[in-house]
Amino acid sequence: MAEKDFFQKVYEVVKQIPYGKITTYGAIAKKIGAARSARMVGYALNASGLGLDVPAHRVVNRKGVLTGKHHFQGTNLMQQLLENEGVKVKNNTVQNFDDYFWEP
DNA sequence: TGCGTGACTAGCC
DNA sequence: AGGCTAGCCACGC
Repeated sequence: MAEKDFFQKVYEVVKQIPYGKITTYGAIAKKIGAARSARMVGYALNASGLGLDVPAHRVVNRKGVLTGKHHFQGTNLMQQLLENEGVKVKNNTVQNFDDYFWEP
């Protein structure tokens, strides 16, 4: 249908995140028209890891903390991916978060 | 059909 | 300043 599902909207936005950049759940939620539903954004990403090309590792919470890293394969895969893109991550938290922050 | 849960955020005590 | 509760919406059982 013309209107995409909530999850699909999240995927579309996340897929638009450029290399070496990250964003927050709230920013995505607001972009898709659900600023109060940041939770759903994370929930959608959880389902996106099934096989979609959604770089969920580029999505962090408002503090820049890798809240969802626990849901990734292994234990530090999310951090490894971010560091691989040039993003400094320490203690599950993105350093210079404001500098890497990308808004849709 | 209804309750509980969850990768969040913001406000109140 | 720090910790906790409340609000939000969709999915699972």
